[in-house]
Amino acid sequence: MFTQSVSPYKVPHDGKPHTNIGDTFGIIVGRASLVATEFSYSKEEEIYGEDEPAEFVYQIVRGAVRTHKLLSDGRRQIGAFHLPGDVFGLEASPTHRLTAEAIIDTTVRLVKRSSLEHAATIDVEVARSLWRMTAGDLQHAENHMLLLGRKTAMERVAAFLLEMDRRLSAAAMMALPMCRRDIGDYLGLTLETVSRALSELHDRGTLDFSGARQIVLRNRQHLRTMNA
Amino acid sequence: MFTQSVSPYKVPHDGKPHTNIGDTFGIIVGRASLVATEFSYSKEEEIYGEDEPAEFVYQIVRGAVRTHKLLSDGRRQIGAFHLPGDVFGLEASPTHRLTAEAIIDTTVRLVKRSSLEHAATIDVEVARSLWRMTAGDLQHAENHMLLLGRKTAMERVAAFLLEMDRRLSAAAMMALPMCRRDIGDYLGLTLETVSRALSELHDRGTLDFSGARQIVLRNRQHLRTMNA
DNA sequence: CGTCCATTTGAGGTGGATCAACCCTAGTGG
DNA sequence: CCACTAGGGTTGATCCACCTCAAATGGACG
Repeated sequence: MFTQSVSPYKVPHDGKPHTNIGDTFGIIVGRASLVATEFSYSKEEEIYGEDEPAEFVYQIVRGAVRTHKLLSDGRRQIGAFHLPGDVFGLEASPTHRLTAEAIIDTTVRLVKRSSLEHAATIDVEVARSLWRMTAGDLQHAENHMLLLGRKTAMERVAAFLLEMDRRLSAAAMMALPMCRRDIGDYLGLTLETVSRALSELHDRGTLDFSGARQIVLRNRQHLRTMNA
Repeated sequence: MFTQSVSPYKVPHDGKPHTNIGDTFGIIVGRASLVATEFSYSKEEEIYGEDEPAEFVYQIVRGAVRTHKLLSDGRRQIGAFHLPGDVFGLEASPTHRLTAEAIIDTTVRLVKRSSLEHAATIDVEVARSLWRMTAGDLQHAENHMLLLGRKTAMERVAAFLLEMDRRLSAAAMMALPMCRRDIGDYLGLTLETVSRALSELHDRGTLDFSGARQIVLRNRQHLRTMNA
């Protein structure tokens, strides 16, 4: 399951902050004096499976993770993409409800779920933070239900680009870690439809490519308009 | 906004239990000695709007409620249907993220959000319950994303029937409170497609009607098979 | 008994899926 | 350093599940 070195968690030494400014997870770990451990997964490796016991809670240090559900015939719905700083695998029930996989080589820090649960019984602020993180996931899911149930292919792709722009744009350039199939399975589309929508946005001058996964947005306002 | 009598909450005197056996909300209200008030809304009345301050948390005593998000052109996605015993309107953030409306005449009991928040800072068990309720909503949303993103029309309708069978079947008969348009907006379909799927299931002997909204399931196994 | 919606049913259109080449590029090994 | 290869991405042609538009039917309620 775990592939690389096990080492006690240390505060990043280079001062580089995580992408999400309010690092609730880090605060919790600090408050409750929990032991966080680093692990690494290689590209395409499964981190945990659906319905497996939820033993750990994870935060991404570097890399990218997708979580998904499968139908028996292989149809897949990706629930979320997780990027550096994001927490995933946090469950209030004893098992994971989606499968998590590393999209690219990924390092996480993790704490035992039982430690968090214990900390939450002692410190109400920890309990509140766990609730807020789950509520944040719920908000994302509610927005995504609207996208999946009611938006057109172009609106979905526009929403995806704006989400990724917000979450991972460094220096105006977006470096997508995931392939077209992953994007399609996130948006409820086929990879061909995603590709066609991106090509059309390129033709219209809304974005530029430098390699299929390096995207520069040229007209965010146009994307926002399409986002309905 | 509120239409009928205001009365202090009382434990049901007739011993009739709510449909959900583990009444977490009731337990919380009891533990924290909160004041719950009853209110009634008439059919189609709005209970709260998207982005409004989340002042109250609600539990349905009788009736049915839908929560939805709208796109600017009127496309609607219903996130959930709420039935007697269900809690809705619980937010960790200061505002409601969907609009809630009574589908039929509905009575709720409600408590102030601020009271719950306060109770959660005193009693860790209350805090844990709030988290669990939100996590339950998240689980429903994750399952619904799979439905909206990847299931066929027939699979969606089968899933809907099984969900409603589980949640409101009294004596083998399902009395749906919502119209075909609501079902469509919940399943990401048009009302005509919902109607056609139901007609096909009737033709195949999987279910019987006695009035468009009174449904008896004749072959649950068949529905489960379609649910993929 | 009549009116008004909700629902059903029919006919035709279409957005996105499917099937099928083809292309590009990063990685590999010579 | 370059040729080769494999996997990801693009593009084209066709199909079909579901949507749209339209009309008929039915049930609830005055």
